[in-house]
Amino acid sequence: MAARTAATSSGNRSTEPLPAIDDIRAAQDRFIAFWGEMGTRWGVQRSMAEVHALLFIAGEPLSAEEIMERLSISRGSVSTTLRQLTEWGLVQRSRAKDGRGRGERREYHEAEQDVWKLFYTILRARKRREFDPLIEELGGCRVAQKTARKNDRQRQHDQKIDELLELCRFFDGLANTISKSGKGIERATKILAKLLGSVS
Amino acid sequence: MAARTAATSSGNRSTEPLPAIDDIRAAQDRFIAFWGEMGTRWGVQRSMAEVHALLFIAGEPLSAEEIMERLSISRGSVSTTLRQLTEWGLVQRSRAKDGRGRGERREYHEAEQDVWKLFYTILRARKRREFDPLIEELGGCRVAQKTARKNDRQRQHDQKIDELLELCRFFDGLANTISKSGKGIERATKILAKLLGSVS
DNA sequence: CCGAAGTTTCAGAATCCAATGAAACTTCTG
DNA sequence: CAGAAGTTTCATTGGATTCTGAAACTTCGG
Repeated sequence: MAARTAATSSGNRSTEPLPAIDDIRAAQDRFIAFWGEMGTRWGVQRSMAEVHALLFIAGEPLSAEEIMERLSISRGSVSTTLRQLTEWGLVQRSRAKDGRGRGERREYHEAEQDVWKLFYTILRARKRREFDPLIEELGGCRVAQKTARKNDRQRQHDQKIDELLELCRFFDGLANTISKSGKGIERATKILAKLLGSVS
Repeated sequence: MAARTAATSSGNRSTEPLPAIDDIRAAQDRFIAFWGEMGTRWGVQRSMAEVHALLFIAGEPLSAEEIMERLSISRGSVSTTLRQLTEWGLVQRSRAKDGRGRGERREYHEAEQDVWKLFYTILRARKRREFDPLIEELGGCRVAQKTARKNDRQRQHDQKIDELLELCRFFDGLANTISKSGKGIERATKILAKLLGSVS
């Protein structure tokens, strides 16, 4: 929305004939809207997803103000959102960039561009939020200690909880293994795929 | 809440000394509350997660009314929720059960008890909702056809989209492979884990 | 075919959650 | 060190979403 002269946020200084800046903006907008929509389904606030989408697709550092105007969301939102994205490791502050920002002290924000890192970061964040609590709290849903004497119904109950716990622990271990395989997530996962192909 | 004589919903007919029915109810309540809480983080309505939790942990078919009273949620909620759970394949209608329900035509609802199936069903549902759209719509976020002539910025843009698409397709393929390995999800995943262990 | 028991629907109420934006705060430049 | 530019915070607002519950509908036994 916030219609602005397209050139401002591109930093193009007669680099190209800039015939199709609007095409790019349109495509960016589509991507931003789509990513924002997906965000809501992924349990991420729309505005946060949008800011990330913008930074990712722009591929260059932007200031809070530029983000604010481009997405027409409030200062507060942008600030909160940027902090969170930074905490997640998806966005980095990057002072000065390109020709601009000489005398400025404005802070710029730049999104991780490696899609594998992006994917992995998201996965880790979701695991922390949606999975780890399972392991942490499920135990408290048992009737009694493992060793205690129980009647049939109690045993049944605890068995179900234990089955869930076992399942969770298994996937937790799997996730940890993958995450420990360092930068080789991609490699590991591809090997994994190959293996699966041969199993089926 | 909705305090009711504990015996009613258990169908126990002098089977056991029933000394600790309340313990079980308490544990069930903990589990239900917890599962409901997790549900909200998983993008599932609290009441839906609670109904599922109850049916799962109870391990026996319950009628809509029993669910309603036990969880003290409204008729409408229970109905909607059961329908959805049934669509997802997590709950089955099961007419009559045990000694009761002879002359009745009340419908009973029973939750899938196999935790692996449970897990897999959830995963599939989430994939449909959170992942498949990515592959479907991401292409529309490109600037132009792959073959079209582009300037640098356009090429950059489309390359990012394509990288995302590739990543998504990869995981989609992975998921499909796993899902096609029939009932052997558990087996496949465990093999996979072993493999990863040896890779790291 | 009638009455009873159960289920579903849907408009409105209540709740929850994210976005706003002005004010407070921080940090840099001159 | 003062002033300016930028960033963060937080009470309030607004929007969206879920839950309710009475009424309509369906199905079964007699």
